[in-house]
Parts: sequence; C-alpha cells; structure tokens
Amino acid sequence: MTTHMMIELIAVLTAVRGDIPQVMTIDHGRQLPSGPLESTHRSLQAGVRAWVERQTGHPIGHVEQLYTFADHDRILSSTQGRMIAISYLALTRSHAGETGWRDWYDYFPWENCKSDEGRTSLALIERLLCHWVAGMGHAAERVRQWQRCVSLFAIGDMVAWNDELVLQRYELLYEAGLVAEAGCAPDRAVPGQSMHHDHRRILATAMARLRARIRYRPVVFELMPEAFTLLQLQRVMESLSGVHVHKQNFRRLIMQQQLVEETGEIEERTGGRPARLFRFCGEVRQARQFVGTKIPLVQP
Amino acid sequence: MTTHMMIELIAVLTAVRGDIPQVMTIDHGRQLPSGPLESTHRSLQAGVRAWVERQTGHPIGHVEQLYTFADHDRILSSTQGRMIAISYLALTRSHAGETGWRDWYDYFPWENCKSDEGRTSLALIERLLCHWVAGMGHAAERVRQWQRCVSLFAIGDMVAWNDELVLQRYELLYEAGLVAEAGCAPDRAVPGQSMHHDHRRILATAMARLRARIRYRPVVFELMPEAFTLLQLQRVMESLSGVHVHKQNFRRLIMQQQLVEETGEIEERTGGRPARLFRFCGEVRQARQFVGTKIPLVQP
DNA sequence: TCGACTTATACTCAATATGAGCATAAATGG
DNA sequence: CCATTTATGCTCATATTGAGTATAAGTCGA
Repeated sequence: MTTHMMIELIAVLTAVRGDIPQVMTIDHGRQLPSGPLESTHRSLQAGVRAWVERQTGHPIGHVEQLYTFADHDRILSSTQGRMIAISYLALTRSHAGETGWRDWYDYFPWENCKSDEGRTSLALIERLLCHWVAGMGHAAERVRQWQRCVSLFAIGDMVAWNDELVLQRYELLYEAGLVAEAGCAPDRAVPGQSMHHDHRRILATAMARLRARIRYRPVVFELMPEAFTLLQLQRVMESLSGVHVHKQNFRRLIMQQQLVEETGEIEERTGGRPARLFRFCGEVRQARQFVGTKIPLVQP
Repeated sequence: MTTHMMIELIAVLTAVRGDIPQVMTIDHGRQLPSGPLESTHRSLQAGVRAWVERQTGHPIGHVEQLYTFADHDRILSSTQGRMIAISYLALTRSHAGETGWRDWYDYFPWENCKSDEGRTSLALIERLLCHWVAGMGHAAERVRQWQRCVSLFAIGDMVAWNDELVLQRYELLYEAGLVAEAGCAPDRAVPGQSMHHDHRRILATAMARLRARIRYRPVVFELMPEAFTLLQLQRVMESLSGVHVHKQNFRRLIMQQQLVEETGEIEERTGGRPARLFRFCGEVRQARQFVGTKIPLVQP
C-alpha cells in the first residue's frame, strides 16, 4: 500500500525575462506544474527542488513553502486520489528557449499598476465592483463590502495601493463573481487569464509572498543575471512589485546597504550614458545573512 | 480504507497570563497538542479551529498556518501511520484554571532577553558556541560558523539582536549539539526544557511568526483582555518579543495610529497614578484592516 | 503628615530616514 | 551641433524615530 500518492506538490516556479516576471506552467498556461511526493525524497523541500530541477534542467535558488490546503471535494468523495496539496515558491535565473513560461500579468493584469493595461484593468474593476456592491440587500453589508473594495483596490485615493495584497484582491474578485473560476459569464469577468482548479489562487499567494520578501530579503538577486546595472535591478524590482520607484533614492538605498559591488565592467548598450555593472555581494552578505534589506517602493 | 489518518494537525495554541506568553501542551509539557484531520472538517483551518475550541472550550481568535513537513522516519518505514504534519499558530484570550499551559521561556530561556535568566542563559550559550566553533577542523568553516553565531546571537555588539530569528537560533543550537533533541549529554545542553519529536522546533516557528506578526498586524489584541491600560499592552508586547520598548514612544505610536480608544474607565490598581483604560478599535479598523500597524521594538 | 517611590502622561529635541527634485556627465542618433 | 537618453552626484524639506525632561497623581511606610 503506497500511501504517499495522496500528497501533491505544486510549484510556482518564477523567473524574470527581460524585465517581466514569469511563471512556469503546463497545459497551455492553464495549470501550475505539480507532482506527487515520492518516498525517495528526503524532505518536502528536497522533493520540490529535485523534481523542478529535473523538469527544467536549471538550478533553483530560493525555495520556500507557501501554503498547504486540503482539496475539499476529494475529501468528501472518499475515493483514492490527491487529498493534500502543498504549494511552493521557487526562484530560478534564466530559461532561454523553454516553453511553458507565461507572464505573471497575463493572469493578474490589475496587479501591474505600472502599465497602461493595468490601469485600464483597474478602472474596469472599480466599475464592476461598484455594481456588485450596489446590488446588495442590506445597507450595512453594502457599506462594509465597499470599504473592503476601497482599501484593497485603493479606490479614490483615500488609502494607498498595497502591492502585497494580491491574494486578498483575487479573493474579493472571486467572491464578487468576477473571475472565471467563480463560474461567471465571460462577458462579466475581469480581464486576465484563468487557470484550472485553484491554481490562479496559488499563483496569487506566490506573488504576494515574493513581493513581501523582496522588501526585506536580498532574494531579487536570485532572479538577476550575474552582472547587472542598477537600472536593470530597479526594473526587475518594479515589475515584481508592480509599482514605480524613485530612481535616485533606489540607488541610494542599494548602495548604502552595500548589497552590491562593482564588477569593474561597463554596460555600453544602455541607450544613453554607459552604466557600471554590479554583482550581488553574496560572500560578504552570507555572514550577516539575517540583517534586513530595505528596498524603497513608492507610488508614482 | 480511511486514508486521512496520515495527516496530523499540530497546534501552537498561545495565550498570555499576566504578562507571560504561554503555550498549551500535553504530556506534562513534552508535546504540543495534535490531532488527525477528520473527514468532517470542511477545511484544514476549520479542522484546527473546531478541534482546539472543543479541547479548550475557549473561542480562538487568530489562526494561521505555520509549516507543513514530512516526518522522514515514517516515510522510510512504509508502515501505516502519520506521515504529514501541518502546524498552526492559534491565539486565545484567557484560560483561568486550565492545565497544560507552560511559559514560552521555559523552552527558550535565551529568547527572553528582558529577564536576568535570559541574559545568563545567553552568556552561557556564547561560551558553549565558542567552544563548539573552536573544535572545528577547517579554519574557513570556523570563521563561517562563528559569523553565524555572532549574527544570530548578537555576540559582541557588532550586530543588533533580532527577535524574529527564534527558529534559526534553535537550529544553530541543534547543529551544535547543544539541545537535548540533538541527543547531547544533559550537562552539555543549554538551559531550557526539551520536547518530544520536533515539537520544540515547531514552537520556535510559532514564536518567530508571532513576533513578526505583532509588528505589522494588530494581532496582539487577540491576546489582551477587553479593556487594558497602555502599560499592560506594552508589557505583553515586550514579553512576546522578548525585548524592551521605550514607554513614551510606544504610547505615541499606539495613539497616533488610533488602534485603541478610551473606555472612559480608570484602572486604579496600577501601583502609581491611575491609568486610563482602552479597548481595541476593532470596528473602525475592520474597514481598513489591511493598513499596516507599526509597533516600535527597540533594544534597552 | 511628610517624603520616597511608583506609574501616567505631556512635551521637547536631535539624529535619521524618506520622498522629491536639481544638476551634471556621457553616451546615442539625426 | 543639438535633442534625447540614461547615469550619477548632490541638496533639501519633511517625516519618523530614539531618547530624554518635566509634571501629575496615586501608593506606602515612618
């Protein structure tokens, strides 16, 4: 009796191509890669790592457990099958010419406030949510839910946009019946590709976690090439978090924390003045790996 | 074939008595309460909640998943039995006259830097770690591990104490063979009660998570009585985090964030000038529940 | 009753951190 | 040569933070 078949590992494998965060998918972008826990795996983390590295051929940097959930439907139908899913966030560096990679913001256009597409998406969501709230019976409930919409989507400038609330925003849209996973009609749905099962929800969890991590931990560098300019680093930070940063202040903070050191090389193809290339000070930082990192992320 | 027997839920149920954080235990303080996932549970979270509330009779406030791990020994011996453990942090308010509650710092004396016991414990750890590192073969490894000791235990004032690194500190002591769980001789072990299996490790995870949470989320109030003075609140924050806060600055931040409102009552038994009583502004805050909370935690 | 001690609460002040802008340098392409 | 682009150095006002002073209002013991 092999009982470990019931444990499923789901990976949100993330990389950055150019400036754009991407996620590894299967089934034409409809699912996240997943696999069973095998008895040869020494631990869950090792299981994910081994399996993803075999699948992509790339070494994985940061691996982090996200969340474990019971698949409710499967519990009740007491047939054999997957019962517990454990999701992981994994970061890798490059992936030239591989298939299965999709942009984060194909699934969550509204999370990319930097882009025009994101802003129009947000404007549409605002109208749809307004309509959803208006259709509620109780006035008190109407007020409560509208407050929730306002604080999650930063409607009306009363509250600032919080880039870490990816999951909460998705859940609100789900409750409002504005995503395909909630079974709504396509014309009523918000823009953004849907996924099978609750995989888009898991992706939202991963995005939120990564956005939180890059603020305090030097994990961005797991996604960067060996050498990079400060603007490249800034662009990656911006596209991960979905918000703009002030260029000079960003440089100031990166430099004064001594997160990076010059390689001595110069990047010529900047389109303007050539830029110095930097590398992550992994060696020096490893010693004090528990000292926090501060990355400034502000609104435009 | 009931397959759900293999999933174990482990709860770190935390409350505060007086000013002291406590954890619910069984087996004379040697284990954390745990139970199997049942098919009647609608979700994992609901399972933990239902089961803990039945066990203690108290309503639970905040519940949060901590970590999922595979019990390695059980995987290899392919007998039936528990295989996956999912741990949770749960907060509750009061527990007058119940058994099983133990102080956090019975298990982690060194995490309570406020107390004299914590400081002597830390001084001893410093000596033991120094001895451990000195016995290493390679000089490079010696340097690397000593750096790790220094940054985790804030040895020599080169780096500040980080109260959120509870788990990392425990893991270092485990690797150094200084805790009973690592199979060391009692006279070589660091002070602090041990637990069965990896339960002390799970407790460390829970403490770290709660210390991180109370900084940015108003979860402290789940542990406070209905009405409290600002000093009581401060004392609870201090004993959860294990570090001192500056009284006036603490008040300033709490007040200007409008986390609390006056009840109008006065607490007379302060030992000094009577203090105003406050309650948590849950209603007002619920609307903007995603706005961050800032609690100042500094070194003495 | 007085005085030492405790806690509560208000306010000040200096050091930093942060957000935003200005200015200059060094490349490109017409 | 000039407009444009990016890089990089510097300033400045404001907000936040850490730490201290001052005063108020109780308790307790001699």
